[in-house]
Amino acid sequence: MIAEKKKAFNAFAAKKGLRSTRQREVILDIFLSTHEHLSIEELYLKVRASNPGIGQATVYRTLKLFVEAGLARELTLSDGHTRYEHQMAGEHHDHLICLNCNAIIEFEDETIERLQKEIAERHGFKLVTHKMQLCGICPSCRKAAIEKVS
Amino acid sequence: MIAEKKKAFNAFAAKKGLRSTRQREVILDIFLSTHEHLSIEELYLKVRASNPGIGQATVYRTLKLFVEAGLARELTLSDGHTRYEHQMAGEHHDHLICLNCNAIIEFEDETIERLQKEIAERHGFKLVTHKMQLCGICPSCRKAAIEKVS
DNA sequence: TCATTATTGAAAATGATTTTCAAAGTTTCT
DNA sequence: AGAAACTTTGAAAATCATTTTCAATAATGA
Repeated sequence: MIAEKKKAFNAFAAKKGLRSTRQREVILDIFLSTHEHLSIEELYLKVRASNPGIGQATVYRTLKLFVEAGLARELTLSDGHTRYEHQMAGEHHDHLICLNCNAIIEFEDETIERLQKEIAERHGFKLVTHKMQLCGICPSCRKAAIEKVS
Repeated sequence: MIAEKKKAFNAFAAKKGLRSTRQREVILDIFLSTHEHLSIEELYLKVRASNPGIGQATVYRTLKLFVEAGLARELTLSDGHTRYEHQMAGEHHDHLICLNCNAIIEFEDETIERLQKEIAERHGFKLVTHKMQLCGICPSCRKAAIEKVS
């Protein structure tokens, strides 16, 4: 799966006439090796740990490329830190976010997707994408809150 | 409806021990007199047009108060400009956004709301709120695109 | 009115992201 | 391989929305 994505990025790079550099390889490897929703800051720290020479600007630039290439998706939470998550062609998921501890859980729901498409069509829109975040309190924060009270 | 909202804000202000100032009244009047999804910048310009003395910081501060009071809702699009829209207690709507001209259309869908609640419950979350944006191409931009081709 | 406390405007600070620019690296052409 | 042509990079500076600071001003309650 990782090899697939690397190939996808290389294909994208070739089509765009991008050059292949050590920095981009390192950042791609590290990005693909994670399965969390990492912020640029976190990603940059991980990158710097093994490759002290690589600068933030490069990490910013490279992640934008990943998005363009369809490997990554930007996730804008309200904490002011843009996060990046893996994105596979065609696939698609939404998020359940804990307002207390910021835990992020992914989910998919076909019925909602279908309804969204219908709503768009009803308004004459051609649906391209969507963002859906359900915000609430996760099980462990609920439990903690209950314990605090009793 | 406007009078209602003013009353709601005054009640909130009283409960919070906020003082009533000319600035807040002006900003509330102007906010309530619009029905678009205005950015702070736009709102500030409108405010300044009739009341040149009022500063941006005050507009920022006051809109946060409106959100806290439940009169307004923050809408974060990807253009980096926070927008504010009217919010009535209990009511709730989502957005259909044109990726081309940034037009915003509001909609509600009970079925989706119910499904969202179910999804949250299935994961043990207590659902507090949600954000849903359907992004696509609006009817007039679609038409324009077709005309351009032919 | 006076004392207390909140609010304001202007300017400075913040902080994430982007841009600039000279140096270094990659690719292409011969 | 060598050289021209063009990209990419890192560091620092710039940007830009938003927040904070702070001294001055205004609202409130006694």
